Amino acid sequence: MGTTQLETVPEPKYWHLKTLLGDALDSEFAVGEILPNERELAARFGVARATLRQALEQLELEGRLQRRRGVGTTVAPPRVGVAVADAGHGWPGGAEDDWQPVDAGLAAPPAAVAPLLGVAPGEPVHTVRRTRSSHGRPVAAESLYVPAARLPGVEAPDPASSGPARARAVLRALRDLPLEGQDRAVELGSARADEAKQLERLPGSPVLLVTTRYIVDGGVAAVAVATYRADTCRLTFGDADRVGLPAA
Amino acid sequence: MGTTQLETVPEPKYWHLKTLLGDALDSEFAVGEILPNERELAARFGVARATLRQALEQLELEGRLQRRRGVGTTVAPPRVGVAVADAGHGWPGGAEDDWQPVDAGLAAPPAAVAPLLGVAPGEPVHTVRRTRSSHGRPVAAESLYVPAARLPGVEAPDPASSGPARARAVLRALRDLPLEGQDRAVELGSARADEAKQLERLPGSPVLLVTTRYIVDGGVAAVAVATYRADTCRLTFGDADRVGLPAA
DNA sequence: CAGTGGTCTAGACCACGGT
DNA sequence: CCGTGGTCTAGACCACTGT
Repeated sequence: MGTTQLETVPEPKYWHLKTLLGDALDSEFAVGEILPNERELAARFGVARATLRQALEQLELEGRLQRRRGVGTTVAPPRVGVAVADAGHGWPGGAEDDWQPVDAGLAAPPAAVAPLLGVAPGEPVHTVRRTRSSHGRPVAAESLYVPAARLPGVEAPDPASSGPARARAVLRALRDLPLEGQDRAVELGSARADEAKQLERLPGSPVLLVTTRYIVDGGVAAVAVATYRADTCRLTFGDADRVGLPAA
Repeated sequence: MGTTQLETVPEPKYWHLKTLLGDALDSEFAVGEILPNERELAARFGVARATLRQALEQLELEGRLQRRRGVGTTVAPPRVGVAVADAGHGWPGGAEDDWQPVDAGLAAPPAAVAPLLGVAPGEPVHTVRRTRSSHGRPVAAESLYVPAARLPGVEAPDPASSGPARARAVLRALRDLPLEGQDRAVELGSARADEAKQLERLPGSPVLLVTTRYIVDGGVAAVAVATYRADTCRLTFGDADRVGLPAA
């Protein structure tokens, strides 16, 4: 006789909920549509609000939902592909570049960056901050670090000039260095308070951390740490266009 | 008179906790050491266990902690760098390859993969599963999809042969196709139940999803979807070794 | 078996966005 | 001002790991 399945593992409620909600998103909701609020959803599924929130959290992590305090929970559009490796593999700030310079300064780098640059922790480095937008929404914030010794032609930034102007001055000077190659690493992180603000997210929200090392003369001449919104971005690498394929 | 700072924004407790714990990890604990259990930590900081857990969750997300049910919370070693782009940019399964074939079959691909391959949703594709280890720990699980029509020399896998043998047969046949290029995308996801088991994690834990498209003859001949543990891995790309630098 | 982290509940109050 | 999601509490029970 047909025994029913063993049901060896009782699936957690929030996991089951996530499946139900995910299916509902596919079949009953349009992108941008606003879901019922959390209290009502929880009541409708017969669970505590905290349990429902656990399911929503996962769906948001996967880029299916977007939650905004004071507004509501909406169905997210598909993730946007953002090209990480520049076509020309050149210095940042080139012509075809959707980054926006914000400002620049001269200060000691974060403790995690100094060893990558091979400088003493207290040594001053130029720090350029930029942001990147896609479809009108901010997707990334970046800090670029260049030891002052690498850019002898650039003086300490003039506080009188505007932030973007200071940033552009450093990027311009960079372009004179002979870039030999670059090197990237991607890992998961969580947004610091300042980054979160730029990305229009809450502190601690998941981000993809892209660390780029720029190689000059066999050494690391600059390091960029870019913080991409993990919920809305898919980072793309490689040469699809070279063979005439649309981006993945 | 010196007014104290305005304290405009009351920092959430779990955020402050995370900072305290993070500092303690740096100064008072060694890698692998077991922390006090959650109930005691919560009591020690004077917060509810749920609040403490929120802080631990973030530290785990950042790869600083590792929690195992029935065991405890330990201080995690630094993330391991895993090279994602092969040196030769060749087909998978080459000589210098730390992937382990698991098994292979012939079935319809997942709904998300069929459009990437440009095949009808029901069309059978070879599916090769592999896992990757680093320092004796599993770091990734991968499914490689190749439309049956691309590999006319390969018959339906023989159920009598071992799983790894079936997988190697497909990988061997792949090597005869002239690979033109490849293309990658990285995004955040959460582990499905089967992947979680292979990665020794719980379902839903955060993973880095790497989608590779293999280009042959101007079209996509194969697609690989690899799932890397986000807590323990840093994905590396590029050519650091080409210029004689150690990996980031 | 005892002890760990994982799930779940039913409340409360807060910070923020729009009206 | 109201309604939203974000934070927090104080409990309870469950699933897993080791001994």
